[in-house]
Amino acid sequence: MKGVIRVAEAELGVLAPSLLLPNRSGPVPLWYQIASGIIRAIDGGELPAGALLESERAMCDRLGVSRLTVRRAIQDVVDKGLLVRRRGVGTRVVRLGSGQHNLTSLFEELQAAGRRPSTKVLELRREPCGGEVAERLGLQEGSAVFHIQRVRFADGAPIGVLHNYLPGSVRGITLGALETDGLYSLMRSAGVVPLVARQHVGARGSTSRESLLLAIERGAPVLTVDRIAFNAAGEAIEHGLHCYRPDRYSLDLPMRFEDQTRGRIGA
Amino acid sequence: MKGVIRVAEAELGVLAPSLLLPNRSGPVPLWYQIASGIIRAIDGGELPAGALLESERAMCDRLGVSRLTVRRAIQDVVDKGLLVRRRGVGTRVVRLGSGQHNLTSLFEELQAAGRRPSTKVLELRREPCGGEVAERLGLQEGSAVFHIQRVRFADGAPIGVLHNYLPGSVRGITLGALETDGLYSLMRSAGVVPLVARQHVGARGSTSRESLLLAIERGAPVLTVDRIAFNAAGEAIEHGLHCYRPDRYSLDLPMRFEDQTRGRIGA
DNA sequence: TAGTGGTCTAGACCACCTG
DNA sequence: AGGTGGTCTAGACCACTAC
Repeated sequence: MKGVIRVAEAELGVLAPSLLLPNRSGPVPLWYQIASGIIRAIDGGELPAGALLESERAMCDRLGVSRLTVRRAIQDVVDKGLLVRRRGVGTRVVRLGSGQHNLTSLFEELQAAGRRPSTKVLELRREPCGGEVAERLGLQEGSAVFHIQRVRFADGAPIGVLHNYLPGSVRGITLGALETDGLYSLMRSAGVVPLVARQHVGARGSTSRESLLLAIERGAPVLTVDRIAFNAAGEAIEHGLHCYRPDRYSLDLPMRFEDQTRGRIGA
Repeated sequence: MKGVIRVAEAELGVLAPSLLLPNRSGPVPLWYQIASGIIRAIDGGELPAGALLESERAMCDRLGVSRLTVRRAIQDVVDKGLLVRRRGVGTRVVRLGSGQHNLTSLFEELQAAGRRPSTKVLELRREPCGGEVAERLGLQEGSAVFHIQRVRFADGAPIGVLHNYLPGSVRGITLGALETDGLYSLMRSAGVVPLVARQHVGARGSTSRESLLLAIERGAPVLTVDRIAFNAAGEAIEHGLHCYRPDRYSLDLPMRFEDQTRGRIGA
């Protein structure tokens, strides 16, 4: 019986999701509206696992946009790991197992599944920075940095311990603001705009302080994220050192395999 | 003195990297050749930290390619976390601290820094799959799967324990082949082409078997990667369950911050 | 052979930032 | 005002896959 289902899925015909026609007056890019529509169609079951999407040219005609716009939209969904494309074949919806959650945003998965997020600020002060932090931020050792330490909760249960360091001082970052808004949102409000970040993900045993805050045994494994964010001037504007309880937090990272056409880089 | 250096860096003029003119006859896309040239210029110091790149239009004229091609090339480097772009401002090289390594590919960092990688195959056989693996691969429990267990070394020191499961059978995957080539390269040779993958990264304590293989204490923290790869039909074709010694292996994941223009998705 | 996605062009208008 | 990146168009040719 289940074998039959597999065959039936494999022979799903071409499907054209009922994408709402894009709104050209607003500030939202066409490709983004189309990508959102495709994701909605997948999440809502209109595009079931294994379905063959209509061709790019067909979608262009139907929506009245250029092919590049459609391609950018589809590319966005491919990068999220929901679609698969192959030249000469077409575009299909990935067949996720039953247990998989379809779409998890990288850092906001606390809000998902109705888990109520909250934040407790443990520390918020200017201090001279140590050598490690100075090197990461491109400062001299001992320069003044803003140091923030928070604990993140979901439904009252501790998820992670977050340390953040900002060079100099940033207005508008107060204890109360940090307990309702995200750090990046506050930084943006203060005119400090993060554009790209370099991140390292690893693991280690918890320190005794962390074990107390996270309610785990000392030395129990934690997932670590080490991040440096940069502004438009290319300067490091934030350094994050976070650790998470691995039973309550993990990272989702979709991946595209490189094309094999470019084995050799042209002279 | 160092303050002076900072100012000098901030006032670096526009720089045009000496990109080799692209080769249009080969199979390598123009945008890929240009992106490689930019990365080479950054790694080689020709584009120092904080340098302002020439404008997209200037680069178009200089290289004789269209603007979209240049944009795609630059986008690629931005996605690797080496450049920062902002409308009305320009494109700059990120200022990495002295200790940072400039560029690390996600899974091949074993080769970097002259560390000699090797692989030992512990298991390679067909077996009926358990419920967990069946669910991930979209199979019925008990279906035959190819199970591969390997240990990865760098300079003779164990790095990680890798379990992989392939549905059915795949020709050409032998013990000898696995010790010299990567699994994905062998799969591709057998006509099984991975296109996208969903991955989960987490942490846990090592099992007793893992602790023996990795030469760590039992229960010591390991970094885990749980992956499912998909082919053009949208079918799961591989499931990986890996764990790594966190002192010898970590993941690098550059990140772009979302534009804030698209807060609301157009109706 | 017909259809697919992958690449590329030569324009255009816009929002944004700096002078 | 002039320059920057962000978006979009309407074409074109190519490589690949299936039939």
